[in-house]
Amino acid sequence: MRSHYCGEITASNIDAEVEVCGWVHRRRDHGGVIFLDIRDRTGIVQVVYDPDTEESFATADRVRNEYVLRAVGRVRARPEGTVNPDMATGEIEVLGRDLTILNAAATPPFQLDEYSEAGEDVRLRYRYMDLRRPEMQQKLEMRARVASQVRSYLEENGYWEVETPTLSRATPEGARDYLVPSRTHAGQFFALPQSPQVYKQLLMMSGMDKYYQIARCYRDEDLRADRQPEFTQIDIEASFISQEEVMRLTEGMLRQLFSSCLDVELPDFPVLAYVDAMRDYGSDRPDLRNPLKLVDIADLMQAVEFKVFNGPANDPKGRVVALRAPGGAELPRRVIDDYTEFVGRYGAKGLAYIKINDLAAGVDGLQSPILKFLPDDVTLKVLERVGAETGDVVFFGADRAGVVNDSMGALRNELGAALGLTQAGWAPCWVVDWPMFAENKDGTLGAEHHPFTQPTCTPEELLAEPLEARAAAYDVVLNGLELGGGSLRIHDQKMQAAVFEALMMGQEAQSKFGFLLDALQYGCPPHGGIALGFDRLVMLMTDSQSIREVIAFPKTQTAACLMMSAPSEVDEHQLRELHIRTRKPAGD
RNA sequence: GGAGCGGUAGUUCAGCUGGUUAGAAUACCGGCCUGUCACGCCGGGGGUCGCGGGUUCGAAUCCCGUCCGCUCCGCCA
Repeated sequence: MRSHYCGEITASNIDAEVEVCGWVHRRRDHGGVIFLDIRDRTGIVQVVYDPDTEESFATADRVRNEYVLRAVGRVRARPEGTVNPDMATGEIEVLGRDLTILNAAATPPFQLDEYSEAGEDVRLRYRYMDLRRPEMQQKLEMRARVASQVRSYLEENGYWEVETPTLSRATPEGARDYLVPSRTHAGQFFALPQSPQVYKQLLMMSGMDKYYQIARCYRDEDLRADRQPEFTQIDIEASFISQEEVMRLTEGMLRQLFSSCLDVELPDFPVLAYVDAMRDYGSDRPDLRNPLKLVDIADLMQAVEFKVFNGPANDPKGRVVALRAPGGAELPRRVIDDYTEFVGRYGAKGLAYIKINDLAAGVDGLQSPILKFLPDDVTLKVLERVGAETGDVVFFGADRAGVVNDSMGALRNELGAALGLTQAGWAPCWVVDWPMFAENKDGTLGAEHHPFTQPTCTPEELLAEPLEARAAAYDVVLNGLELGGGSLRIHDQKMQAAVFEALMMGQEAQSKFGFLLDALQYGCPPHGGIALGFDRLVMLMTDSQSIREVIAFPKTQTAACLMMSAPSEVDEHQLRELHIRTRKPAGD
């Protein structure tokens, strides 16, 4: 039916007869000559019809955008002066001899050309049309190439792909589960896995040694630009492996992906301790393209009446930082007000600042609503510590450490972009030495990573001072986005039991993870691994603003599919088989 | 659960300090055109102004509610 793809016809095919199939990208009717731009996934080729071929010319006259055609003709060089340098196939054209309409098409709901600015909701409703756009085809092609490279890299390194179930059991910790009712077990439910974590650990116990999977995962939590209810992980686990070996493997994989798919050589991956990342960037996923750093100044502020920062004075859980923004003295009041509102979203109660109009003039060269609350010597010491120069603005954050880190870390990103300080390019890094636990708002403990992560202390130390415990965990970060995280896992039953105990899920763990505790006593090898967000990775590699752009059929922010109208109601008899009665919405 | 922005022609938007025949561009339809490539020229059709209620002599415009889309906070071991 087809001899060539549209985008693959070149000058070397001149005088050859070709048969191409595809969609009408655009039609230009000049009365006596009709140009059809025919598109397939490889590109676009111009096919010309003139009245010499009477029947085909009449067909070309009837054709409209997005009609599906088969065109037969002879390749020729374009006449002098009609070469199109903006077009990959612009040196040649096909002189149409025959033309078959394989299928007509209704007028598209939105324009598919490169000038289209259709809203995302329309694109999602007609996703099958949206995916015809060359931009989307390139993104999905990149996704396929990256997946292929992942497979070949891991297989070269001795990893086996093993599939794990997507009908699994609900877990007590972590994200909300998607549940699937069981027909054969009345009143019971499967859960879709949030990750293959436990399965891959069991595979290590099974002696698989090196496992990987490009695995679909499900989390029923609210969505974001980089979060979908179902998403794909590159899931890796190996036995008898050290943290450094996992990191080296991962780094090697990312290098190969960027090199082979983007022709980019990634820079070195600096390794940051978690506490250092929080100190310098207020974030556990710092964007190292951005040179700005938070600077602690609590010691300089001891004498200051602290309410100017609306924060606690000498609270050990508090933090006081300065953030210097070069060139920021130019920022108008309105923009600073916007930043104040911006940090407010993270719980900051205000945003103090000092503009340095003339450093040489001392405090007289400064402009700030807070100067009158600060002794001059304190002000000057702070400016010296942050390295302030004329033309800068220095922002201040003082509050509970969590609020300061969240708000000033976010402001750092915002300023880096707004002032053009964040460099283009790629800045990967590792964040290591994570705390094992973090304190929930209600004072209970939660696993910072997950409850199978190997602590670096003994079970006794873990239970004595859980908040001091560190974990053999590591996150890989790229351009401020958490790309993946992993750890060495607990292979000792006593340690696993201690972690469950610290999380105050002793009984629950016994009932829900009893199989894991059982498995641990039958000769579990030391093991560890990592999981990388495949969608996020492809999003970065295609310079997309959202992972929806690299997922063929994504969900909206309310986790719905606009195209199929999923989720949907189901028949009563279907519910009956599943032993389910729906509760009417409240107030009904 | 919360905050912000948006919803007007197929599409992207303007109109929103109340009174217009609800407009532009593009798409679409018809006519003309033998070298265009976002072809051009002429003509034409096309709107429950998201939905429901209220205020008013009068609502796309003001008020209340609600639904949908996006961004963010919470949440996401």
